[in-house]
Amino acid sequence: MPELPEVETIVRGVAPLLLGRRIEWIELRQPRVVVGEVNRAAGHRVIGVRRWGKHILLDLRRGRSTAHLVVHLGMTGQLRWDGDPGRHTHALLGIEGGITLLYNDIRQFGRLEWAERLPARLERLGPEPLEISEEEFVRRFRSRRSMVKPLLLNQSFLRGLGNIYVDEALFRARIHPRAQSHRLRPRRAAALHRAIVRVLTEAIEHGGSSVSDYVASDGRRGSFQLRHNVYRRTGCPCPACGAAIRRILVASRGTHFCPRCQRV
DNA sequence: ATCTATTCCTGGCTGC
DNA sequence: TGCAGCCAGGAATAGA
Repeated sequence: MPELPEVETIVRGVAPLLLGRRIEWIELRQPRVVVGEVNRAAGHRVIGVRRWGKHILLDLRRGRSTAHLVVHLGMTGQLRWDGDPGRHTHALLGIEGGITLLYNDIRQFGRLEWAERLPARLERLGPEPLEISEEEFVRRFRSRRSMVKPLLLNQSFLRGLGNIYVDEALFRARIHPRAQSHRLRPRRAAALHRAIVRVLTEAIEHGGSSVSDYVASDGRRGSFQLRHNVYRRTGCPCPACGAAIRRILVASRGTHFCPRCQRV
């Protein structure tokens, strides 16, 4: 599933193809994934390609008016410029110069949204995990009273983390997913911040994790799944201590951790 | 404020 | 081989 590192990889892949180019035409095939008048993007020039948490923002300009195309890939969304459209291609964007950008999404949890201004929903999301300072993270983290895992998944606390990288970061920081945020010592909260930064940075360097349908915009798979320590490794030995990795439900999410290394 | 359950959806898997 | 049933889960939503 596309989380911060996967979306970052896609953004880096499509940015050079889109920046400065005009969207010449748009074909929308599945109304379910379309929000607002996405068709209006045709004729606009792409002046920015950004990641916002797990969202992709295409900043558009036409004359003096600006707008955005907001892409969220949900669970199985893809943004690709290679390959051919198929039964899961829900939108096609014809880009000046001949490239066609495909929006594919098997489960249709993703959305393609037209926005005149950045939606308030996005403004309300928490800070970027790779931008927030350690001090600020520790302060925010310890001021909340919540289980650690649901808090990290909460996009209004931090934007961009999902199930994979929360499990992996908690393993690296040796924190139990059911630990209470306000009961963690500042040193441990700081260690969690460093674990988050490191796991996200490494994952970006490896092109993200291809666990279900994720591929980059050129169709290439990421390789960070080969470096997962706990995610979907139930029963496998913990790389640190050898104990069997366990899977439990936390906030009705599949959660993987080492019962020996990760204490409450 | 924080929690859980439900909804959307398809493909992959299990078991008969 | 076929098929029903279940599961995965991001995020919005409802309700506790």
